[in-house]
Amino acid sequence: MAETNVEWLTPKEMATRCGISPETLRYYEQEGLLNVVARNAGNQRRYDADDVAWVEVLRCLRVTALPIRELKRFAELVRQGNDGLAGRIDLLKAHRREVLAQRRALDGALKMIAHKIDVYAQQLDSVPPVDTHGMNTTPTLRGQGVRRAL
Amino acid sequence: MAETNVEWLTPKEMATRCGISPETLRYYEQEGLLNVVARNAGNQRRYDADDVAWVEVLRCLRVTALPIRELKRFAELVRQGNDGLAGRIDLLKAHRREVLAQRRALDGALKMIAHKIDVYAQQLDSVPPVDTHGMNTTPTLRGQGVRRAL
DNA sequence: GCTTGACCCGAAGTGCACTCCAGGTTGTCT
DNA sequence: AGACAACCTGGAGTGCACTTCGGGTCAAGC
Repeated sequence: MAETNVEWLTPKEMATRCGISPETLRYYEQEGLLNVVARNAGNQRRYDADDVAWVEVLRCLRVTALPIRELKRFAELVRQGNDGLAGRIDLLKAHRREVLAQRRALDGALKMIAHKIDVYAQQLDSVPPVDTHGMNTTPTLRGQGVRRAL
Repeated sequence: MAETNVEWLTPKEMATRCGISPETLRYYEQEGLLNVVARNAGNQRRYDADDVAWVEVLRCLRVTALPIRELKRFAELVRQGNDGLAGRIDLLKAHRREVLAQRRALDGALKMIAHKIDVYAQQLDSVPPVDTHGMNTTPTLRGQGVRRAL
C-alpha cells in the first residue's frame, strides 16, 4: 500500500477519503444507493473517481438529514437518466427548503446559547441568588379543578 | 377548555405550546430532564411558565442535535445551582462549537445542492447526453492485483 | 509457502429517541 | 348520572442508521 495516486481505491482507502466506514459503504451499496461498484478479479471492491464524487454527494445530503429512503429515491432518479431529471430537481429543491429551515433553527439556537452563556458568565463572577432557569426545584400543587386567570 | 390565558397548562396544551408531544414530555420528565412537574389534586400534570421556558431551552438544544444524555447532564448541573455554573458554561460552549460546525456543513451542502439544481436545470432545457453523476451504470473490472498509476 | 491484515457475505445486534399499548382514573359537559 | 375525552402508569414496540459477528476468501511481504 505504497501508492496513493492511483486509478482506484480499496474499501479502506475509500472510507478514509470519504469519511464513511467501509461497512457503511457496503450498507449503502446494498441499499441501492451506489449502484454496481467495480470489483477486481478476486471479487474485492475497487472504487473509482466517479464513486468518490457520488459518495460525496450522498454525504452532503446525509449530513443535512436527508433520510436514506430519500437518498434511495434520488439514486433511482439518477438511474433513470433524463426521465428522472425533473424529479431530481424537485427533490433537491424540497430538501433545500428543509436545510434552510434547519439553518434558521440553528441560528435561533445559537442566539439562545450565546445568551445563556452570557447570563451564566455574569452569574459566575457575581455569585448571585440561585437561578433555577425554569426548572422547578420546589414543586407546588396547582389547579384543584378550577382555573384561575392570570 | 375555553380559557387559554391561565396560570398553568395541561399536558395537551403544553404539547401544543412547545411543539413536543405529551408522551415525549413525560419521557423527558422520567429521564430527569424536567425535574418535578406540579400536579393537581387528581394527580394530573400542570405545567407553568417556568416549565415552558425550560422546555424551550431543551428543545433548542435537542434540535441542534445535543443528545438526551447531555441534556441530562445539563439538567443535573442546573439542579446543582452555582456549583454547576462553570460546568454549564463549558457544556454550552462545547455545544456551540458543534452547532457552528453543523452550520458550516449546512452551508457547504447548500452550495452543492444549489450547484446541482443549476446543472440539472440546464440539462432540463437542453436535453443533453446522459449524465450519470458519478453513478456507474456500466460496471467494469478494474485492478487485477497490479496497480496502474494515473 | 506462511503469516497477517484486508476483504467477502448474510444475518443478527446495537443505540437512540421516541411512540404506542393496556388497563385504569379523572374531569367536563349535558 | 352518564358519556366521553384527557389523563395516569409501567412496559413493550418501533424506525432508523448503522455496526458487529461468524465463518470463510484474498493478497502482500518475508
